[in-house]
Amino acid sequence: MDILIVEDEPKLAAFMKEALENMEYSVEVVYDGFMGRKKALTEQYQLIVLDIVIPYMNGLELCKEIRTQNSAVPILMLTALGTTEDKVNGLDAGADDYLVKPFELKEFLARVKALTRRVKGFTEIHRELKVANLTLNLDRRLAFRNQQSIELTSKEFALLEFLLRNKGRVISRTEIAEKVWDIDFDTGTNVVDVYINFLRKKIDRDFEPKLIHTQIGSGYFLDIR
Amino acid sequence: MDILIVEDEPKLAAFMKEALENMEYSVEVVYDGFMGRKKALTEQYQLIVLDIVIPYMNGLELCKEIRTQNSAVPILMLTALGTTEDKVNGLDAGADDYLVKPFELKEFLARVKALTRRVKGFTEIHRELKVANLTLNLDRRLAFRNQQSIELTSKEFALLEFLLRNKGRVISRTEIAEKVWDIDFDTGTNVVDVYINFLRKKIDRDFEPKLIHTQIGSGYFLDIR
DNA sequence: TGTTGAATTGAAGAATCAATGAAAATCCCT
DNA sequence: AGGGATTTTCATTGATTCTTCAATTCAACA
Repeated sequence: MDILIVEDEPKLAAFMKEALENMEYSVEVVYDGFMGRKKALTEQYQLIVLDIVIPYMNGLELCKEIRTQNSAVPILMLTALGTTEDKVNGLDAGADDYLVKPFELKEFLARVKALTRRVKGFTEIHRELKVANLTLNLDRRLAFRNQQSIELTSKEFALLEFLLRNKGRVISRTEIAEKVWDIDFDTGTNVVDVYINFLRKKIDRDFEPKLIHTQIGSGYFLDIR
Repeated sequence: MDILIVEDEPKLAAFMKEALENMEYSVEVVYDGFMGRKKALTEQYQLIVLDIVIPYMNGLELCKEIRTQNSAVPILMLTALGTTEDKVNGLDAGADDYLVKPFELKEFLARVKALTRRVKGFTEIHRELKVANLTLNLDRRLAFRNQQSIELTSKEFALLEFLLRNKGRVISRTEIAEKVWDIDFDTGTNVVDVYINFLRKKIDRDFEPKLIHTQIGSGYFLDIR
């Protein structure tokens, strides 16, 4: 469970980080809006804790931006302001929950727990496919190996999605050609081989464990083996 | 695929039922908490659609009760309330997804599909053939003797599959040549013998009981003997 | 026990299959 | 229309698998 904290007060940030790490979350902290944006848009988290008042950028703006990138990651907003209006603004911007500083650790942890349980419960299952440390985010057409994002072209994405939905099963070139390329009869092409090769370069070459395997004479399959 | 709907508004219930039946689901509707509990706990469903506000009982309570009965059936919660807090409550109670009324049919169906796909993924039988402690996994094209996996080339796999599908029956070389190699007349080849030998080395040599047997003058058969 | 046909086995060449670099064709966005 | 990204084709190389053939072992039976 990876959590990103965007918070410019070092003491508070460290406090939250430690508390969360005691609960077995892995936590990354950044201290300003630029780094926050970069991290939030390129890496994958189960939760983002976002202070409204941060250097270089407004937390609300960042929140909106994350949402327009179509990411469904839960966002917990933090701020010193506490009026109803601010609350509404935060939730309007796409936040899932809102916490007013100063807050009690207990409440903070309870909310984090609720939001991450939700992720586990359905967001994850609905919107991504996983095998080992490989995750395919179906919303963003982005793959992840561990936390590192990997961009895919649309054919690469379609092929990887198909392999993931059939993980553990050997699939013939013919079936792949039919389901992913709509090639219904034998054209003597080897696109499938070539694209398997492309995918391997992107998601297997630099990582372990290898996930794409060849079954000589039969086809390919994706699994931990 | 059986779905249970617990919803007290007859019109909405009928609407959902019809839509789901058009998608080849079989649907049962009950209109209050007592019937819902009875059905949910005694019958087996692939999905339960559960309104929070129902007669005699709170949907959240029913949801929790289903979960404490240790049932892993996916639950889709319905409600008119839509704040984050209610959402969290629903998910805390053990729901897998949450839909706020009024909703669009399209979204409802999408979520149902996603939740039942998940079940299908778990339930889906992996196809295999077995004799004694030999298992042939047809999805992974892998043989097992006890728990130990044994890799096969595609001809070996085809031959073993054929033997397994005809276990206990003596099969002539001619028939094997026809069915596995598409050799329709006598070519004087002894590939069949050679491949029987390959298979023996892989699945019989180091294991007991022996499964591939020769019927001198007639052919081969596979069985415990 | 020796003979004979049948079955097993090792070895090696032939055939098939897969990986990959590079180039050509196509798509897509301005 | 231009130019970069993407998709597809093609040819080469290396590896695996398949098949054949001959030598050897085995089983049945006189």
